[in-house]
Amino acid sequence: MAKNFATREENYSQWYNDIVKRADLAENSAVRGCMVIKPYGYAIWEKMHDALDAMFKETGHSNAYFPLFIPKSFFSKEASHVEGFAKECAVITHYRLKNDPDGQGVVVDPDAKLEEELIVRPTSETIIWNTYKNWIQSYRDLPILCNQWANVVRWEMRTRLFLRTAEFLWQEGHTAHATKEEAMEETERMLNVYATFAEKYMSIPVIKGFKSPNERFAGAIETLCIEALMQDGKALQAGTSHFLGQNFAKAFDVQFLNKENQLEYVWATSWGVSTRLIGALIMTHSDDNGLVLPPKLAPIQVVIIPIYKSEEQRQAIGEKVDILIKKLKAKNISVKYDDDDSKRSGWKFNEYEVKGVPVRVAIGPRDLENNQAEVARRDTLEKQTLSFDNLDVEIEKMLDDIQQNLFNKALKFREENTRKADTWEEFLDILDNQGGFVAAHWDGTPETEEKIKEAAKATIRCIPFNNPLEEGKCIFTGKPSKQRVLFARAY
RNA sequence: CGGGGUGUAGCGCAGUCCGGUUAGCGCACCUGGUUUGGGACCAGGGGGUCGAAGGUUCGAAUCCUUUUACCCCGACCA
Repeated sequence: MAKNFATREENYSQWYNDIVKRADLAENSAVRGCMVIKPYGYAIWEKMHDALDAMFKETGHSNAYFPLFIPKSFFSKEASHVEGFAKECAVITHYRLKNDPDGQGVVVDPDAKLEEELIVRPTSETIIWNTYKNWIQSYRDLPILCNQWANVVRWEMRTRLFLRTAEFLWQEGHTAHATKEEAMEETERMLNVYATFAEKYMSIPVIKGFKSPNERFAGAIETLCIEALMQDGKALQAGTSHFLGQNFAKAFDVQFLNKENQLEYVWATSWGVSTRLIGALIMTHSDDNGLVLPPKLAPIQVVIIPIYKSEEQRQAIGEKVDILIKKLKAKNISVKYDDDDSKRSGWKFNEYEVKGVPVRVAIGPRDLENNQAEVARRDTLEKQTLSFDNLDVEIEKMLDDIQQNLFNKALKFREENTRKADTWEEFLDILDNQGGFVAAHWDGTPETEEKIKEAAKATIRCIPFNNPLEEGKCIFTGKPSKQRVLFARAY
């Protein structure tokens, strides 16, 4: 947990940007609102990609790829969907440039206007359901369980690296089912995949729940989500899984013949997570020394730094280290030996700390003599001297321990920052002075939710699964309520 | 789109109010040397149309006009 984060809230975004920059993860690009993901940042995304992709395949999904461009007419077939995304779409109107007849450079060729504008996908439901229509005739064609790894564009007014960029990378799963029950099971299954990924790989505890109608995905009947709490006390939606009912099937006329030879509309789900998860990773674990990565997502899990004065020492260390590297690799631990002579060891210590490498091993002449090494862990910044002989075993244990420790710390933080509020004053006081999740009664109406959002800048993050029922009064209207819901200010 | 702020070397900044030597500092970079267990030190060196355009002036980074880009805070949103 970042030290003194409470007093730093107003410049938390500065702190965040600083981590992104110092750890060399990403930078703003020449195109407003778009982000350049640098090699180290992308390496983290690749780790996420690989882990998620494996989980998708385990649950029976296949990858496919659909077009970047969506004809405008497709996009407007589902009314609430278009309403949700219309305000942030990039639109292609022309397909050709020409030399500027009046000067230098190029201009859009007015003769090359498209008959129908194309939308750069903000999400792919429409183009995919237009495609599924051709894939589905019979119940035997179902289910379709596809995922695509892609970029999407949402023309946001204000952007932040990883958390909200005009273009971002994500995966979007789109499934088609013969029955409502099956689709609902799928929606829940994939939310569980996300929750498992967040907790086991990212070491981020998440709350699984239902979105309120206001926060639901445009076009969904039900949106399930995982919500995480960041170190500055704001919530972050880390992933969503939508039960789309038959909305898109009806909009795109996707029907199948069931066993009784009757036509039925297909049931749908969609689910996605994005590069935003990297933002979650940063804001959950990092400290004032820089990024902190959970071992399972660290591109480099162990860095080995030699400390030497002479070339002989350097060689001797190199030979010793080779043994360790082989052992670690045999355990599938990614290890980097940094014997770059142009950097001093102290510089390297800082460099890898800022980049969040979980375990650092330093070996110098002193260690060679005693058959030992200095091992430092990033999460606690503790250093200890260990025997060289079973160092690989110790490191393996330490990596597991770091993975678990990060989760425990984040869970403790979330628990300490989840509070109940029974009055409006209490509600505001917690939001203003402490942050975090606030469990409070709500009368269940979208109108009240909207008013609370306006008055307190807080939204209902979710209605947790298995939420205990409890009689109470809405903190805003005083009307009766059957359960508390989780509010927070959010990213 | 509203409210603030900033554009000066690769990066971070000072200088601008009150115009005046050859535009400066830290980091980074290059050369040589000494160093190397937590971002080394010394010496020397390279790198700038001061965001852009126009104006005022003997003289503009500095004053005036216009313009543009980016950042932060809102509205929008994963």
